Amino acid sequence: MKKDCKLSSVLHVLLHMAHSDRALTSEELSGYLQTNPVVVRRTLAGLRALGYVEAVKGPGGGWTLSCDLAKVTLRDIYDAVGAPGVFAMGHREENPQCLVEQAVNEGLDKAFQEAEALLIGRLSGVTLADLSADFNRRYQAHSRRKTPHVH
Amino acid sequence: MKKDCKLSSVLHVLLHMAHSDRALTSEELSGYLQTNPVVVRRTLAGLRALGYVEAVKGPGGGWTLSCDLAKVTLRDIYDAVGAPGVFAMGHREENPQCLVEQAVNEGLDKAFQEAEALLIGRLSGVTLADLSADFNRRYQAHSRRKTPHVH
DNA sequence: TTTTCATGTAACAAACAATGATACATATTG
DNA sequence: CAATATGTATCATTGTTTGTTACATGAAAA
Repeated sequence: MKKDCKLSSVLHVLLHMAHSDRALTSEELSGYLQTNPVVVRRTLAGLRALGYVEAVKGPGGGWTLSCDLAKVTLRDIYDAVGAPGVFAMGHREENPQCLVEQAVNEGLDKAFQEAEALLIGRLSGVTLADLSADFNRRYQAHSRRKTPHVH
Repeated sequence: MKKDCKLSSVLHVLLHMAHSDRALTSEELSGYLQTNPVVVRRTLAGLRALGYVEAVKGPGGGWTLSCDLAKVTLRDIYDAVGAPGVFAMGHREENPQCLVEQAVNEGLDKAFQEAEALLIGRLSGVTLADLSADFNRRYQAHSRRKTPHVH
């Protein structure tokens, strides 16, 4: 798997949950992500704390959605996974004494802040329901050609 | 130092070179970045290959700029340092079989691509000369208040 | 020409972060 | 009480980045 795909991974399992009529175990979800059940629990722990998903223990237990897909945006999930730094590159220092570095930081900051704002804005405009609908379209197009096969 | 600050680091040393009337050694430059001379050479090697800087060996040698500050943009330098992935997060897979993941990827891609395009556009609009001018303003404002002190 | 200073680069070490794995406690079902 | 599943701490593994050492090369100056 590639680096730092938490947002992508979380969305992935959320959609799987959205299209399941029963709770899915960490074991099953980890299969979708080709990872480890514990990693799934760790990753979803934050979303649970925020009320986006629920986990129930014991036989028949597992993870289910507990939010309205139409009301949750990608930005919400982005925040929920810890709003990791958007950019791969950053500053050397936040408040440098060196005037040269101050000039560099200011020059870069403008560009990066604008780009981040745009990104957040776009993420705010897409709901989980949108993704779900997109999946449905793909699924139907796919079924027409071949035998259904999600994974 | 923070992670992946190559762009920031490179701009920093380029500006120092711009405001120096002699060649600066890797040793000196590494002092500005609080790092190791070898790291500086490694980092600047790419810029040298592209003709933005020159290095001369031997006594009195070191690094000098060999480009027109007004004609080189931050985007050029960004490309020169390897155009690293802009974003800290990415996809799990580029061409997933899983329809759910396809839907997720498409949803995220739009937002990320737009943000990247904006960022590149902004970087293209700022030249090294702009940064240099910004430094000069800071330097003069600073001199008015205190005794000059760059580092 | 020999010494000195500087880059060029390979090879290796250290530090760090992300991920994976193990172990065990807890809760729930039947 | 047995089976199943999450919760979580702890430790191992992996990979990337950064730092270090070592040595070759080239240029200037004595």
